[in-house]
Amino acid sequence: MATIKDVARIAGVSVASVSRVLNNGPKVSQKTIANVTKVMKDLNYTPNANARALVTQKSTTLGVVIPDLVDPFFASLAHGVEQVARKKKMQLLLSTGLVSAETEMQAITLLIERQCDVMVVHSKKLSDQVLIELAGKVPGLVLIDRYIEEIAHRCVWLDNLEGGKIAARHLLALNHQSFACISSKHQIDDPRLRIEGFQQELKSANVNLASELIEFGEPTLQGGEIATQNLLASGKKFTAIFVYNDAMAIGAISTLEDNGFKVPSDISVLGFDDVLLSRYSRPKLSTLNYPVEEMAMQAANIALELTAKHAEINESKNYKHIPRLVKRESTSFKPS
Amino acid sequence: MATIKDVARIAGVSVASVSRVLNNGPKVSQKTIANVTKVMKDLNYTPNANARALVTQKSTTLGVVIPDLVDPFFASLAHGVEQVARKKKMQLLLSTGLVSAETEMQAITLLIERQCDVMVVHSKKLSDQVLIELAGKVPGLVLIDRYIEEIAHRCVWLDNLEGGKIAARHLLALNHQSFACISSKHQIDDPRLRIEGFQQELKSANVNLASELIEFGEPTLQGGEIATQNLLASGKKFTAIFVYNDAMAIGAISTLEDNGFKVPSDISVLGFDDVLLSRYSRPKLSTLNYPVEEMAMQAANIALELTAKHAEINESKNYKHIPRLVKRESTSFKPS
DNA sequence: TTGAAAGCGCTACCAG
DNA sequence: CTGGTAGCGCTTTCAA
Repeated sequence: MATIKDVARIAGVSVASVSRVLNNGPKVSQKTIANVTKVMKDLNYTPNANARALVTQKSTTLGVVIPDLVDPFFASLAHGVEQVARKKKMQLLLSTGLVSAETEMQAITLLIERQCDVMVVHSKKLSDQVLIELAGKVPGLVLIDRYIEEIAHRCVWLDNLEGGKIAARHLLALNHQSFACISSKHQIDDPRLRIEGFQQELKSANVNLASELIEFGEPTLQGGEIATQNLLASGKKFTAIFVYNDAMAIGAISTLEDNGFKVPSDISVLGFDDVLLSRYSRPKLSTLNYPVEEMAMQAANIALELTAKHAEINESKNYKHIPRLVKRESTSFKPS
Repeated sequence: MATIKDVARIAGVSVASVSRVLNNGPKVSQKTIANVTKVMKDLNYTPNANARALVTQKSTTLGVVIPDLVDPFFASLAHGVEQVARKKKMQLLLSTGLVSAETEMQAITLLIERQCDVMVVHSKKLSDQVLIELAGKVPGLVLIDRYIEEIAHRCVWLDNLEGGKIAARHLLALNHQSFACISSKHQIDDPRLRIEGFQQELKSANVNLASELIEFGEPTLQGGEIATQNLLASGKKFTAIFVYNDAMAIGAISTLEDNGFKVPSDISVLGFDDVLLSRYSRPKLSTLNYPVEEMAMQAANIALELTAKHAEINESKNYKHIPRLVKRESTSFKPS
């Protein structure tokens, strides 16, 4: 690989000059520019980004920490970050494979070693305390899909509680009276809050949700199928189901129809997330839109601002997002 | 950020010693190790990966170049590469946003600047010639989903022609006689080859496929819907459709059912790719499995081997993959 | 077993 | 407008 020295030598100028044309530096003669540019092309010279980063003390990489790339939800998240990276001419550095607090920590450490000081992190396993410390060390760290009060101005999150309420209001407005829920068995806040919001709103309407009518399962197509079978087996009656996510909801619809129930005429099904899948299912899934991509973009922009020179950091800012109801075909009015 | 010098100074040793314990270097006393390790912890020291890369002349990053992250197909591809990256304790560097030959070139250049010498590239726009040159410059560059004879040992690709044949054989075996095709309007080889293989095999069975029965559209749900409407509007009869990809196939099913046709009893629909979607559709989609993830892992491993010290490069190797028929519910026997 | 020092490729400062 | 040069944080000889 040709280096800056090679270029300088062959062009008959100093490395300083080469560096100047490389960076569109001030005060370089047209002649030098032309000359050096030609030699760079001839030599097929590519500047060494590591060396540049070393001396300038700044990285041109934007880090993302997510559990997984195949989950379309996280793919959208990464995509959001990627879009702002491109706009800022930065490169995406991806850390995935998060299964434990330890691996989440590793992922972040790797980014730090690469001097990546701007990062969007999706962490579910690391404790609040650890994350707060980390935020202290890395000024450009922004959390997504998580809310920690002490660093609220660096959290971009979705109001899951409100999501549950919106779901309940929608179903209630459709005249439904008897409900079931399918939730995720994973020990994170999201499913708990969604159910809680759902129940709160039902209670306001004097409707009760028996705990036997809440099923827990893996947040996948199959998890939804199994949960629905259990619900059906219980013999309890219900005309609407609020489901933890779209994959489970599609599984639920599938099982329901296999058992002779029509969706939505017999039973309405409401999902959560609004991933690509929901537009492809039949009937098309009514769901709550989780604007991940948009949120990811916001998170990336905040991270960028945080590390900007003259950043005015407003600690009172709030980046809460409210899911939006997307009415498609899987929920409908229940005649009395 | 604490540097190696800080650690050395506070630990009362030379930077050389610190470096040695950092790299588990030979001949360091237990005492020094303990001492230095403690200071590193106290100072919250993190080595600078850029500086290391600069002096060792090797990167610990694995590059991936794909058009897009939200397309589940490419997400799987990235996921495959990511898995081998993790195994090798390397970091993923992602370049996306490919819409033209120019941006594809940019993406690759960015990786080179970062001294990333191992990369898996999915390029559709760059010419064979350019890619061959690039391969000459970057020893660890492997192409995926593309075949170029001159660098065949660095291409991991799918036999689309054979895929079309397999599709035809499957449908023929189910007793179908009259066919339609839905293809992608994009000017790349894949759709052309799939149709060609399909037609070749039909011809062997003395079945003709009228060109009016081949519709082209965007490779999306909607593209599939529109193409199917056109097919239906033509008034031509057919009992089976071979579709370019799963998204289009699901769109086709949707339109077919909206028009009173049952899938598969009236019309069989066969997709291509076997993305997540296909398992979630109703009826579940019969399709041809495109083992992207596996292929991506293979590509990454080849790239790694290519750059290994004592690599024995066998230029006669062939990395062709054959799609595998996945029989689900959208294709069925056609009674005579 | 340790330390001193050269230098990786580049930027940025200071002279001229 | 240009060149010389220090030094970014680290690894790696070479001597001690």
